[in-house]
Amino acid sequence: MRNPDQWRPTKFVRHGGRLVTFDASVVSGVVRTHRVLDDGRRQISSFHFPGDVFGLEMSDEHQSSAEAVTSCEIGLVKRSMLDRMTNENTACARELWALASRELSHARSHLMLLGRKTAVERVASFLIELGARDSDDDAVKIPMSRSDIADYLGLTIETVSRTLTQLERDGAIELPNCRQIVLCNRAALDRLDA
Amino acid sequence: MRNPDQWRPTKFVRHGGRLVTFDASVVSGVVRTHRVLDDGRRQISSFHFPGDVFGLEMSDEHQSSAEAVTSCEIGLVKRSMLDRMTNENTACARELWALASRELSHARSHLMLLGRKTAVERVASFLIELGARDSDDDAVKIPMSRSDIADYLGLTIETVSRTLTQLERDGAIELPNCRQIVLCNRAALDRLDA
DNA sequence: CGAATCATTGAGGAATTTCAAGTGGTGTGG
DNA sequence: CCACACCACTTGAAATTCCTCAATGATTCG
Repeated sequence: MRNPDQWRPTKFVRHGGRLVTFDASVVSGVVRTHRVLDDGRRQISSFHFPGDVFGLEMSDEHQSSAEAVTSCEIGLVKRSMLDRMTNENTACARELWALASRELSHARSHLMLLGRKTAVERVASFLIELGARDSDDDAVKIPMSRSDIADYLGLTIETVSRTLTQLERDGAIELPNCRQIVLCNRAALDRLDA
Repeated sequence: MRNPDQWRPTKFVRHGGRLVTFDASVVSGVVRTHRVLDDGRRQISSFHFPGDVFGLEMSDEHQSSAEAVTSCEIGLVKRSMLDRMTNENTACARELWALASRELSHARSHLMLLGRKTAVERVASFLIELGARDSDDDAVKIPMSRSDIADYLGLTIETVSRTLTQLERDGAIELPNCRQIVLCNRAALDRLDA
Protein backbone atom coordinates (compact mmCIF):
# COMPACT_ATOMS: atom_id res chain seq x y z
CA MET A 1 0.00 0.00 0.00
CA ARG A 2 2.85 2.35 0.81
CA ASN A 3 5.03 3.43 -2.02
CA PRO A 4 7.44 5.85 -0.36
CA ASP A 5 9.09 8.29 -2.69
CA GLN A 6 11.80 10.77 -1.95
CA TRP A 7 10.76 14.27 -2.95
CA ARG A 8 12.86 17.28 -3.57
CA PRO A 9 11.37 20.73 -3.07
CA THR A 10 9.05 22.04 -5.81
CA LYS A 11 9.01 18.76 -7.67
CA PHE A 12 5.59 18.00 -9.08
CA VAL A 13 3.75 14.93 -8.00
CA ARG A 14 3.92 12.70 -11.00
CA HIS A 15 3.87 8.99 -11.46
CA GLY A 16 5.48 7.29 -14.39
CA GLY A 17 5.86 10.58 -16.20
CA ARG A 18 2.17 11.41 -16.49
CA LEU A 19 -0.33 12.84 -14.07
CA VAL A 20 -2.41 10.36 -12.18
CA THR A 21 -5.01 10.65 -9.48
CA PHE A 22 -4.17 9.30 -6.07
CA ASP A 23 -4.21 9.79 -2.36
CA ALA A 24 -1.03 10.35 -0.43
CA SER A 25 0.20 10.24 3.13
CA VAL A 26 3.05 12.39 4.34
CA VAL A 27 5.68 10.25 6.03
CA SER A 28 8.18 13.04 6.60
CA GLY A 29 8.53 16.61 5.38
CA VAL A 30 5.86 19.06 4.29
CA VAL A 31 3.70 19.15 1.16
CA ARG A 32 1.52 21.89 -0.30
CA THR A 33 -1.48 21.47 -2.58
CA HIS A 34 -2.37 24.33 -4.86
CA ARG A 35 -3.81 25.60 -8.12
CA VAL A 36 -2.30 28.04 -10.58
CA LEU A 37 -3.90 30.47 -13.01
CA ASP A 38 -2.64 30.91 -16.56
CA ASP A 39 -0.83 34.11 -15.65
CA GLY A 40 0.97 32.45 -12.75
CA ARG A 41 -1.15 33.56 -9.82
CA ARG A 42 -1.12 30.75 -7.32
CA GLN A 43 -3.39 29.73 -4.47
CA ILE A 44 -2.23 27.17 -1.95
CA SER A 45 -5.20 25.36 -0.43
CA SER A 46 -3.37 23.54 2.31
CA PHE A 47 -0.10 22.37 3.78
CA HIS A 48 0.29 18.75 4.80
CA PHE A 49 2.56 17.59 7.60
CA PRO A 50 3.86 14.18 8.65
CA GLY A 51 0.93 11.94 9.49
CA ASP A 52 -1.47 13.84 7.27
CA VAL A 53 -3.27 12.07 4.48
CA PHE A 54 -4.46 14.12 1.56
CA GLY A 55 -6.32 13.50 -1.66
CA LEU A 56 -5.62 14.86 -5.06
CA GLU A 57 -7.86 15.13 -8.04
CA MET A 58 -5.56 15.61 -10.95
CA SER A 59 -7.79 14.16 -13.63
CA ASP A 60 -7.78 17.30 -15.75
CA GLU A 61 -5.71 20.43 -16.14
CA HIS A 62 -7.61 22.77 -13.87
CA GLN A 63 -7.35 20.63 -10.79
CA SER A 64 -5.01 20.71 -7.86
CA SER A 65 -1.46 19.55 -7.78
CA ALA A 66 0.96 18.95 -4.96
CA GLU A 67 4.55 19.99 -4.43
CA ALA A 68 7.09 19.29 -1.75
CA VAL A 69 7.81 22.24 0.52
CA THR A 70 10.78 20.46 2.05
CA SER A 71 12.45 17.20 1.17
CA CYS A 72 9.97 14.55 2.14
CA GLU A 73 8.86 10.97 1.95
CA ILE A 74 5.38 10.29 0.65
CA GLY A 75 3.26 7.19 0.67
CA LEU A 76 1.24 7.06 -2.53
CA VAL A 77 -1.89 5.11 -3.33
CA LYS A 78 -3.25 5.19 -6.84
CA ARG A 79 -6.87 6.12 -7.06
CA SER A 80 -7.55 3.10 -9.24
CA MET A 81 -6.28 0.97 -6.39
CA LEU A 82 -8.55 2.75 -3.96
CA ASP A 83 -11.45 2.19 -6.30
CA ARG A 84 -10.85 -1.51 -6.12
CA MET A 85 -10.42 -1.47 -2.34
CA THR A 86 -13.56 0.50 -1.67
CA ASN A 87 -15.57 -2.05 -3.58
CA GLU A 88 -14.48 -4.76 -1.21
CA ASN A 89 -14.06 -2.93 2.05
CA THR A 90 -16.73 -0.64 3.41
CA ALA A 91 -14.48 0.71 6.14
CA CYS A 92 -12.05 1.89 3.51
CA ALA A 93 -14.77 3.73 1.61
CA ARG A 94 -15.93 5.39 4.82
CA GLU A 95 -12.38 6.38 5.62
CA LEU A 96 -12.05 8.12 2.27
CA TRP A 97 -15.33 9.91 2.88
CA ALA A 98 -14.06 11.05 6.24
CA LEU A 99 -10.82 12.23 4.68
CA ALA A 100 -12.59 14.29 2.04
CA SER A 101 -14.93 15.71 4.69
CA ARG A 102 -12.04 16.85 6.85
CA GLU A 103 -10.37 18.50 3.89
CA LEU A 104 -13.66 20.12 2.98
CA SER A 105 -14.11 21.51 6.45
CA HIS A 106 -10.62 22.97 6.37
CA ALA A 107 -11.26 24.45 2.94
CA ARG A 108 -14.40 26.15 4.23
CA SER A 109 -12.50 27.70 7.11
CA HIS A 110 -9.99 28.91 4.60
CA LEU A 111 -12.71 30.38 2.41
CA MET A 112 -13.69 32.53 5.36
CA LEU A 113 -10.09 33.55 5.88
CA LEU A 114 -9.58 34.52 2.25
CA GLY A 115 -12.94 36.13 1.73
CA ARG A 116 -13.46 38.04 4.92
CA LYS A 117 -10.39 38.35 7.13
CA THR A 118 -7.87 41.19 7.20
CA ALA A 119 -4.14 40.70 6.70
CA VAL A 120 -3.43 40.66 10.44
CA GLU A 121 -6.22 38.18 11.06
CA ARG A 122 -4.98 35.93 8.27
CA VAL A 123 -1.44 35.85 9.60
CA ALA A 124 -2.68 35.32 13.15
CA SER A 125 -4.90 32.44 11.99
CA PHE A 126 -1.96 30.94 10.15
CA LEU A 127 0.30 31.11 13.20
CA ILE A 128 -2.39 29.62 15.40
CA GLU A 129 -2.90 26.81 12.89
CA LEU A 130 0.81 26.10 12.83
CA GLY A 131 1.05 26.41 16.60
CA ALA A 132 -1.80 23.95 17.16
CA ARG A 133 0.42 21.28 15.64
CA ASP A 134 2.64 21.29 18.72
CA SER A 135 0.71 23.17 21.33
CA ASP A 136 3.18 22.52 24.11
CA ASP A 137 6.06 24.33 22.50
CA ASP A 138 5.71 28.01 21.63
CA ALA A 139 8.71 27.96 19.30
CA VAL A 140 7.27 27.14 15.91
CA LYS A 141 9.48 26.08 13.05
CA ILE A 142 8.29 27.54 9.74
CA PRO A 143 9.05 25.05 6.99
CA MET A 144 7.69 27.12 4.09
CA SER A 145 8.92 30.31 2.45
CA ARG A 146 7.25 33.71 2.71
CA SER A 147 6.08 33.19 -0.83
CA ASP A 148 4.27 30.01 0.19
CA ILE A 149 2.70 31.75 3.16
CA ALA A 150 1.58 34.61 0.94
CA ASP A 151 0.01 32.27 -1.60
CA TYR A 152 -1.71 30.40 1.20
CA LEU A 153 -3.12 33.55 2.79
CA GLY A 154 -3.98 35.43 -0.39
CA LEU A 155 -1.46 38.19 0.35
CA THR A 156 1.88 39.37 -1.01
CA ILE A 157 5.17 38.39 0.59
CA GLU A 158 5.70 42.02 1.57
CA THR A 159 2.42 42.17 3.45
CA VAL A 160 3.21 38.89 5.20
CA SER A 161 6.60 40.20 6.23
CA ARG A 162 5.27 43.55 7.39
CA THR A 163 2.47 41.90 9.34
CA LEU A 164 4.90 39.57 11.10
CA THR A 165 7.12 42.46 12.19
CA GLN A 166 4.04 44.32 13.34
CA LEU A 167 3.02 41.32 15.43
CA GLU A 168 6.52 41.30 16.86
CA ARG A 169 6.33 45.01 17.72
CA ASP A 170 2.99 44.36 19.41
CA GLY A 171 4.57 41.65 21.52
CA ALA A 172 2.45 38.82 20.17
CA ILE A 173 5.38 36.90 18.69
CA GLU A 174 9.15 36.84 18.50
CA LEU A 175 11.16 36.35 15.33
CA PRO A 176 14.58 34.87 16.14
CA ASN A 177 15.01 34.28 12.41
CA CYS A 178 12.72 34.14 9.42
CA ARG A 179 12.12 30.38 9.72
CA GLN A 180 11.34 30.37 13.41
CA ILE A 181 8.54 32.12 15.24
CA VAL A 182 7.89 32.13 18.96
CA LEU A 183 4.25 32.42 19.90
CA CYS A 184 5.02 34.10 23.19
CA ASN A 185 1.53 35.55 23.54
CA ARG A 186 -1.09 33.19 22.18
CA ALA A 187 -3.87 35.14 23.85
CA ALA A 188 -2.92 38.20 21.81
CA LEU A 189 -2.94 36.08 18.66
CA ASP A 190 -6.35 34.69 19.50
CA ARG A 191 -7.58 38.23 19.95
CA LEU A 192 -6.20 39.30 16.57
CA ASP A 193 -7.74 36.29 14.88
CA ALA A 194 -11.41 36.88 14.19
CA MET B 1 -35.19 8.55 2.55
CA ARG B 2 -36.70 11.82 1.41
CA ASN B 3 -38.07 14.09 4.03
CA PRO B 4 -39.19 17.11 2.04
CA ASP B 5 -39.51 20.25 4.04
CA GLN B 6 -40.84 23.60 2.97
CA TRP B 7 -38.32 26.33 3.63
CA ARG B 8 -38.83 30.03 3.85
CA PRO B 9 -35.95 32.35 3.06
CA THR B 10 -33.25 32.75 5.73
CA LYS B 11 -34.64 30.00 7.91
CA PHE B 12 -31.89 27.93 9.44
CA VAL B 13 -31.63 24.28 8.70
CA ARG B 14 -32.63 22.64 11.91
CA HIS B 15 -34.16 19.36 12.79
CA GLY B 16 -36.22 18.80 15.89
CA GLY B 17 -35.06 22.11 17.34
CA ARG B 18 -31.37 21.26 17.60
CA LEU B 19 -28.59 21.18 15.08
CA VAL B 20 -27.90 17.83 13.49
CA THR B 21 -25.52 16.67 10.82
CA PHE B 22 -27.01 15.50 7.57
CA ASP B 23 -26.89 15.49 3.82
CA ALA B 24 -29.54 17.22 1.81
CA SER B 25 -30.78 17.33 -1.74
CA VAL B 26 -32.39 20.40 -3.21
CA VAL B 27 -35.75 19.50 -4.73
CA SER B 28 -36.76 23.04 -5.62
CA GLY B 29 -35.45 26.49 -4.78
CA VAL B 30 -31.94 27.59 -3.91
CA VAL B 31 -29.88 27.01 -0.76
CA ARG B 32 -26.68 28.61 0.46
CA THR B 33 -24.11 27.14 2.84
CA HIS B 34 -21.96 29.51 4.84
CA ARG B 35 -20.03 30.33 7.99
CA VAL B 36 -20.22 33.42 10.14
CA LEU B 37 -17.65 35.13 12.35
CA ASP B 38 -18.49 36.47 15.77
CA ASP B 39 -18.71 40.02 14.50
CA GLY B 40 -21.13 39.06 11.76
CA ARG B 41 -18.82 38.76 8.78
CA ARG B 42 -20.14 36.02 6.59
CA GLN B 43 -18.64 33.80 3.92
CA ILE B 44 -20.89 31.78 1.66
CA SER B 45 -19.09 28.70 0.40
CA SER B 46 -21.62 27.62 -2.19
CA PHE B 47 -25.10 27.90 -3.61
CA HIS B 48 -27.10 24.76 -4.26
CA PHE B 49 -29.74 24.45 -6.97
CA PRO B 50 -32.44 21.89 -7.70
CA GLY B 51 -30.85 18.50 -8.22
CA ASP B 52 -27.78 19.36 -6.17
CA VAL B 53 -26.89 17.26 -3.17
CA PHE B 54 -24.83 18.83 -0.45
CA GLY B 55 -23.36 17.79 2.86
CA LEU B 56 -23.31 19.68 6.09
CA GLU B 57 -21.15 19.23 9.11
CA MET B 58 -22.90 21.04 11.88
CA SER B 59 -21.53 19.06 14.76
CA ASP B 60 -20.03 22.06 16.53
CA GLU B 61 -20.41 25.80 16.50
CA HIS B 62 -17.73 26.74 14.04
CA GLN B 63 -19.04 24.63 11.22
CA SER B 64 -21.16 25.41 8.25
CA SER B 65 -24.86 25.97 8.21
CA ALA B 66 -27.37 26.22 5.41
CA GLU B 67 -30.11 28.70 4.70
CA ALA B 68 -32.76 28.94 2.04
CA VAL B 69 -32.15 31.67 -0.54
CA THR B 70 -35.66 31.26 -1.93
CA SER B 71 -38.56 29.20 -0.77
CA CYS B 72 -37.56 25.65 -1.40
CA GLU B 73 -38.14 21.98 -0.81
CA ILE B 74 -35.32 19.94 0.63
CA GLY B 75 -34.81 16.23 0.97
CA LEU B 76 -32.98 15.54 4.20
CA VAL B 77 -31.04 12.48 5.25
CA LYS B 78 -29.65 12.29 8.76
CA ARG B 79 -26.00 11.51 8.91
CA SER B 80 -26.65 8.74 11.42
CA MET B 81 -28.86 7.13 8.79
CA LEU B 82 -26.09 7.43 6.22
CA ASP B 83 -23.68 5.87 8.65
CA ARG B 84 -25.89 2.85 8.85
CA MET B 85 -26.37 2.69 5.08
CA THR B 86 -22.69 2.97 4.28
CA ASN B 87 -21.99 -0.03 6.46
CA GLU B 88 -24.26 -2.17 4.36
CA ASN B 89 -23.89 -0.66 0.94
CA THR B 90 -20.50 0.02 -0.60
CA ALA B 91 -21.96 1.97 -3.50
CA CYS B 92 -23.55 4.37 -1.03
CA ALA B 93 -20.24 4.97 0.72
CA ARG B 94 -18.54 5.61 -2.59
CA GLU B 95 -21.28 8.00 -3.58
CA LEU B 96 -20.73 10.03 -0.41
CA TRP B 97 -17.02 10.09 -1.10
CA ALA B 98 -17.72 11.35 -4.62
CA LEU B 99 -20.07 14.00 -3.24
CA ALA B 100 -17.50 15.29 -0.79
CA SER B 101 -14.84 15.24 -3.48
CA ARG B 102 -16.96 17.33 -5.83
CA GLU B 103 -17.64 19.85 -3.08
CA LEU B 104 -13.95 19.90 -2.25
CA SER B 105 -13.02 20.59 -5.84
CA HIS B 106 -15.49 23.45 -6.00
CA ALA B 107 -14.17 24.83 -2.73
CA ARG B 108 -10.62 24.80 -4.09
CA SER B 109 -11.70 26.73 -7.16
CA HIS B 110 -13.34 29.18 -4.85
CA LEU B 111 -10.20 29.50 -2.76
CA MET B 112 -8.42 30.66 -5.90
CA LEU B 113 -11.20 33.13 -6.62
CA LEU B 114 -11.14 34.60 -3.11
CA GLY B 115 -7.39 34.60 -2.69
CA ARG B 116 -6.15 35.72 -6.06
CA LYS B 117 -8.82 37.12 -8.36
CA THR B 118 -9.81 40.76 -8.81
CA ALA B 119 -13.36 42.04 -8.35
CA VAL B 120 -14.11 41.92 -12.09
CA GLU B 121 -12.74 38.40 -12.36
CA ARG B 122 -14.78 37.27 -9.37
CA VAL B 123 -18.02 38.63 -10.77
CA ALA B 124 -17.24 37.23 -14.22
CA SER B 125 -16.52 33.81 -12.68
CA PHE B 126 -19.77 34.00 -10.79
CA LEU B 127 -21.80 34.83 -13.89
CA ILE B 128 -20.11 32.07 -15.85
CA GLU B 129 -20.86 29.61 -13.04
CA LEU B 130 -24.51 30.67 -13.00
CA GLY B 131 -24.69 30.64 -16.78
CA ALA B 132 -23.25 27.14 -17.02
CA ARG B 133 -26.39 25.92 -15.29
CA ASP B 134 -28.45 26.59 -18.40
CA SER B 135 -25.97 27.12 -21.16
CA ASP B 136 -28.55 27.35 -23.92
CA ASP B 137 -30.27 30.45 -22.55
CA ASP B 138 -28.26 33.63 -22.08
CA ALA B 139 -30.91 35.20 -19.82
CA VAL B 140 -29.89 34.17 -16.32
CA LYS B 141 -32.26 34.56 -13.41
CA ILE B 142 -30.45 35.65 -10.26
CA PRO B 143 -32.18 34.07 -7.27
CA MET B 144 -29.94 35.58 -4.59
CA SER B 145 -29.55 39.12 -3.32
CA ARG B 146 -26.54 41.37 -3.90
CA SER B 147 -25.65 40.74 -0.29
CA ASP B 148 -25.49 37.00 -0.92
CA ILE B 149 -23.38 37.52 -4.02
CA ALA B 150 -21.02 39.80 -2.10
CA ASP B 151 -20.61 37.28 0.72
CA TYR B 152 -19.99 34.56 -1.83
CA LEU B 153 -17.36 36.55 -3.72
CA GLY B 154 -15.66 38.16 -0.73
CA LEU B 155 -16.68 41.67 -1.81
CA THR B 156 -19.10 44.36 -0.65
CA ILE B 157 -22.51 44.79 -2.21
CA GLU B 158 -21.37 48.15 -3.56
CA THR B 159 -18.43 46.61 -5.39
CA VAL B 160 -20.66 43.88 -6.81
CA SER B 161 -23.12 46.47 -8.03
CA ARG B 162 -20.46 48.71 -9.51
CA THR B 163 -18.77 45.78 -11.24
CA LEU B 164 -22.04 44.64 -12.79
CA THR B 165 -22.75 48.08 -14.22
CA GLN B 166 -19.20 48.23 -15.50
CA LEU B 167 -19.70 44.87 -17.25
CA GLU B 168 -22.87 46.29 -18.75
CA ARG B 169 -21.04 49.41 -19.98
CA ASP B 170 -18.41 47.15 -21.52
CA GLY B 171 -21.10 45.23 -23.38
CA ALA B 172 -20.43 41.92 -21.67
CA ILE B 173 -23.87 41.68 -20.07
CA GLU B 174 -27.27 43.37 -19.97
CA LEU B 175 -29.21 44.15 -16.80
CA PRO B 176 -32.94 44.32 -17.55
CA ASN B 177 -33.49 44.40 -13.80
CA CYS B 178 -31.44 43.55 -10.78
CA ARG B 179 -32.58 39.93 -10.63
CA GLN B 180 -32.00 39.15 -14.27
CA ILE B 181 -28.76 39.23 -16.21
CA VAL B 182 -28.29 38.56 -19.90
CA LEU B 183 -24.93 37.07 -20.77
CA CYS B 184 -24.94 38.57 -24.25
CA ASN B 185 -21.18 38.22 -24.66
CA ARG B 186 -19.87 35.09 -22.99
CA ALA B 187 -16.55 35.39 -24.80
CA ALA B 188 -15.97 38.74 -23.11
CA LEU B 189 -16.83 37.20 -19.75
CA ASP B 190 -14.42 34.33 -20.36
CA ARG B 191 -11.75 36.88 -21.15
CA LEU B 192 -12.41 38.81 -17.96
CA ASP B 193 -12.33 35.63 -15.91
CA ALA B 194 -8.77 34.60 -15.21
C1' DC C 1 34.33 35.71 -1.09
C1' DG C 2 30.84 36.73 -4.41
C1' DA C 3 26.55 35.57 -6.56
C1' DA C 4 22.05 34.34 -5.98
C1' DT C 5 18.02 33.90 -3.54
C1' DC C 6 14.99 35.13 0.10
C1' DA C 7 13.35 38.49 3.44
C1' DT C 8 12.64 43.18 5.17
C1' DT C 9 11.58 48.00 4.75
C1' DG C 10 9.94 52.31 2.59
C1' DA C 11 7.28 55.32 -0.53
C1' DG C 12 3.80 55.81 -3.67
C1' DG C 13 -0.26 54.09 -6.02
C1' DA C 14 -4.27 51.24 -7.11
C1' DA C 15 -8.15 48.60 -5.87
C1' DT C 16 -11.67 48.02 -2.76
C1' DT C 17 -14.20 49.53 1.27
C1' DT C 18 -16.70 52.81 3.89
C1' DC C 19 -19.86 56.34 4.40
C1' DA C 20 -23.55 58.85 2.52
C1' DA C 21 -27.01 60.07 -0.65
C1' DG C 22 -30.13 58.94 -4.27
C1' DT C 23 -32.97 55.73 -7.26
C1' DG C 24 -36.30 52.19 -8.23
C1' DG C 25 -39.43 48.74 -7.48
C1' DT C 26 -43.01 46.60 -4.36
C1' DG C 27 -46.55 46.28 -1.16
C1' DT C 28 -49.93 48.46 1.88
C1' DG C 29 -53.35 51.53 3.37
C1' DG C 30 -56.13 55.37 2.52
C1' DC D 1 -55.73 54.09 -7.91
C1' DC D 2 -52.45 56.89 -5.79
C1' DA D 3 -49.38 58.14 -1.86
C1' DC D 4 -46.36 56.52 1.10
C1' DA D 5 -43.07 53.64 3.29
C1' DC D 6 -39.81 50.22 2.93
C1' DC D 7 -36.32 47.65 1.10
C1' DA D 8 -32.82 46.45 -2.15
C1' DC D 9 -29.96 48.32 -5.30
C1' DT D 10 -27.13 51.96 -7.39
C1' DT D 11 -24.01 55.79 -7.46
C1' DG D 12 -20.57 59.09 -5.72
C1' DA D 13 -16.70 60.83 -2.82
C1' DA D 14 -13.46 60.01 0.68
C1' DA D 15 -10.77 56.85 3.29
C1' DT D 16 -8.29 52.66 3.93
C1' DT D 17 -6.04 48.59 3.05
C1' DC D 18 -3.13 46.20 0.51
C1' DC D 19 -0.19 46.01 -3.55
C1' DT D 20 3.59 47.50 -6.56
C1' DC D 21 7.97 49.08 -7.25
C1' DA D 22 12.47 49.89 -5.53
C1' DA D 23 16.22 49.65 -2.39
C1' DT D 24 18.50 47.40 1.40
C1' DG D 25 19.73 43.58 4.41
C1' DA D 26 20.31 38.60 5.44
C1' DT D 27 21.24 33.88 4.25
C1' DT D 28 22.78 30.14 1.45
C1' DC D 29 25.67 27.92 -1.78
C1' DG D 30 29.11 27.35 -4.98
